[in-house]
Order: sequence, then C-alpha cells, then structure tokens
Amino acid sequence: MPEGHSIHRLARQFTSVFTGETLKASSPQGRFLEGAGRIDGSVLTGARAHGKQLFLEFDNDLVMRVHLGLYGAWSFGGDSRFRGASSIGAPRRVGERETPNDDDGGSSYGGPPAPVGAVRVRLVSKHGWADLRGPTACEIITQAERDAIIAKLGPDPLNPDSDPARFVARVRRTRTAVGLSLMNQAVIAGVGNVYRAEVLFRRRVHPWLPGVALGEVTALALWEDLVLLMNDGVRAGRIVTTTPQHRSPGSGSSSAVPAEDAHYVYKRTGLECRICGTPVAMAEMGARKLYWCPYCQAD
DNA sequence: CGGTTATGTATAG
DNA sequence: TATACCTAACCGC
Repeated sequence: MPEGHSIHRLARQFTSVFTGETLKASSPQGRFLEGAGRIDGSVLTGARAHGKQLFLEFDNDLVMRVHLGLYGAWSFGGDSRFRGASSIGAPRRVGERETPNDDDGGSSYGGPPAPVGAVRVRLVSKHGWADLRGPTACEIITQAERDAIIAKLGPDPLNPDSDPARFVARVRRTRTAVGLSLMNQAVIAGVGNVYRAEVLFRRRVHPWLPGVALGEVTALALWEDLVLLMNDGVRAGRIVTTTPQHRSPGSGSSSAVPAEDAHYVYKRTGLECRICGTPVAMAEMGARKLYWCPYCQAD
C-alpha cells in the first residue's frame, strides 16, 4: 500500500491540479455509478488527507472518501499542469517510486484516453483526468461523516496540527506490543508496514515491547522520527529510511537511492543488518510480516 | 499463463 | 484467527 505519505501526495496533487475546476465524474467499471452521479458536474473545493484516508470536497457540500487499501492507485494525465507523477498508490516493487509522467509535457490535451482496466472512478476537468483503480473504500459522505471518521483516527505525523502527546499517551497506556500499536490507525494514523518496521529499527525498539514498558522519551522519539521519515516520503514519492553512510556510495538525494539500499530491515529477511551484520529476522505480527534485527533491537 | 505477492482493512466465527 | 475484498506486477513453467 500506499502508506500515509502517498495519500498526502494525492491530496496535494488534487489540490494543485483540480481545485476550482468543474469535474465530470463517471465510473467506467460501473461499480460507482450512483456515487459518481452525485458529484458529477460539481466543483472541487479542496482535498485533504488524514492518515490513509483521502477526502475530496465538492461545492455541493458532499465529500468523496477514498481509501486505497492494499492495491488501490490513482493515475493522472493531461496538459502541462499535470506534469509530475502520473501514478500514485500501490507500489508493486520494493523501494519503487511513483511512475513519472511520460507525456510530452506540451499544452495540448485532447481528452482522456479510453479507460484501461477496472476504473472505479474517472474525474475529468478541462485540463486533465484522474482514474481510480482498486480502492478498498470509495463513497460519497457528508462533511459531518468526514469529521466523525477523522475523530476516530489517531494523530497523523504528516499533519502539523497533530498532538504528539496524544500518541505518546495512547501507546504507553496499553500492554499491546509497540509493533502492533504502530499499525493501529486509532493510535497513530498513516503508518503502514514499511514505516513500522523501519522506525522501530531506527529507534532500536524491540517490536514486542509492551507499550507500558516504552519510555516516554523513546515514544516521542518514534513520533519525531516518523515526522521526519514521512515528510521525506512526501517529498520523494517513495519510502527511503537509510542514511547515506548505510548505503552504497554515490547515491545522492533520496529519490536517487537504489531500491536495494532504501530500507534497513523491510523485506530483507536473512540479509545482513546494515549496522551489525546479524541476519534480519521475519515473523508474523498482526497478520502482517514484521522485519527486525534481533541484535540491534534486542529486548 | 497461472500462482504468488503486496506499503490494508472489514467482517465473520 | 481466518477470510474476503479485488488489482496489477512479477516469477516460474
């Protein structure tokens, strides 16, 4: 999936290319005909993200809520305003970055192409288009319903208004393993399986440590590191958690780091830890694969 | 071409 | 805990 950084990139993309535009909405796949009809012809007034939830807001006071789930993705195309990422969502390879727009970048735009694959929703302005495939959730809701959904989520490290103390108190109140709480969107919103494994490694926290045994300083350090990592993810369009001294020489900005150098432990089972050389371990936690270094993250 | 896999979550039992 | 959801890339045959 798309962890929180991808959803915030989408909010930014929709804000920059579609806000203020009248949108034609359709469902080529046919599974969102009614919902598309309720926003068809409306003006997008804004887009925002909280955790992995994307909210597109329209001038008829309706809100389109999208959750990409495990394999949802948006693709974009259009005139020169649409230059940049043409696809944001489910990555298909480790360390993958978003696919660049291979359009010629000219100002010509003759309308969207024939839909390819199962397009749940297609939004079209006079400048470009957006296609949504494979979301786990896509629905039209009211602003009150949107507020209720956000209220149930924990603080989002990518939201500057988030209160770190809420996360610190919540994670330390329960005996639940820290590795599980990081995946609980009611505890902290936007963290997924990659950021979970990587931030625990970077802060040298044993994944099975009960929350009550996590020090306040360490809990805050997890939060602060996620703020750093996820904001970098928003900038780069991919998850890179390694620092330059732990990568092969020569790679510059995080967007240029080779995929095999992007992570410390995620999907590196059996490979040597970049710090100590111990083979990286893997186990199931919360029905997801968890990766960690048994030496650097000893309990 | 079929089986596997995935950065996720809801629901059933 | 298990399964369903439902999409596309990758891998081995």
